[in-house]
Amino acid sequence: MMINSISVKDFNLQHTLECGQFFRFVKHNGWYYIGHRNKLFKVKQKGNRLLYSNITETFLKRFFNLDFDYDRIFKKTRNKHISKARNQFKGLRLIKQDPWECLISYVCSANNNIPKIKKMIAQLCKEFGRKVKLDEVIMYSFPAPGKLNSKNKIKNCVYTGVKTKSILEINKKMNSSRLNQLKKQSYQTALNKLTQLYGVGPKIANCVMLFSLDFLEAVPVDIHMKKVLVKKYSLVDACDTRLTSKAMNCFGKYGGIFQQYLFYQQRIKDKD
DNA sequence: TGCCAGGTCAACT
DNA sequence: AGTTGACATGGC
Repeated sequence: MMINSISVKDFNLQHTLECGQFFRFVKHNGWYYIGHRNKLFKVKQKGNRLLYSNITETFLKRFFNLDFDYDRIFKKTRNKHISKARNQFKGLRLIKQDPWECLISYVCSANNNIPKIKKMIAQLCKEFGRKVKLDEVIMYSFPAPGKLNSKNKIKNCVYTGVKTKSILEINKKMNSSRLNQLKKQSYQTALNKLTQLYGVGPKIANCVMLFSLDFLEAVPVDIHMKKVLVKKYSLVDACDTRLTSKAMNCFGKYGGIFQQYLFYQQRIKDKD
């Protein structure tokens, strides 16, 4: 298989993949093998070169958001916590995920840790997707909208009845084109439509909007971000929706990007 | 053993 | 409108 490469700047592959935004990848022989929709490709970073195989350069640039100017965004904020997190994880970029895959993935994320989220998604792909192979690595394509229609099989993958119900309902009511239409709506409209889905609250909706629908102002507030908001910004609220609004007011137009740096920093801190 | 994880919903007051 | 408990599992 042919290996290609491009020059990258302000990009760190490890931070980008391991910061907790994205779940379908494995490390093998120094490469990251990445599954997305029906694709399986591999990438590896050597300094300012990004090596890749089994995808086009166009796809790679779009997926890793490589043409987006992060310096410009971070220059606008004088917040010391954000600047510090940026220095610590320079090169972390938000991945442009497929909206359908992102929505189902984050429904799995509720009240779970990241290794288990990865496992549940991998099980859904194995049960409902098609086998794809690259080198010695075998993965499975992400089940297309409409395919997630067997209650028992879903439950074997995600364990809980609540998540099974949620995935069944989303599979029936939602699809890629409806999700893509939300990109044109206002933040509030898109949020309302997503949170109408069973199992999708403000946190998951903000993840889907930030990671797949281009709402860079969306700030998902989970357990880690709550700690950050209290300790560093003195923001507290018993109501998640109000706390999210406060955080978004505080962080501004690109708040979701800043959030990802702060989230990763806090998550690493909690581990040790 | 007990607590927690990229939360959400239903059932209370 | 605000608060509380259930949810299934694995890792520490």
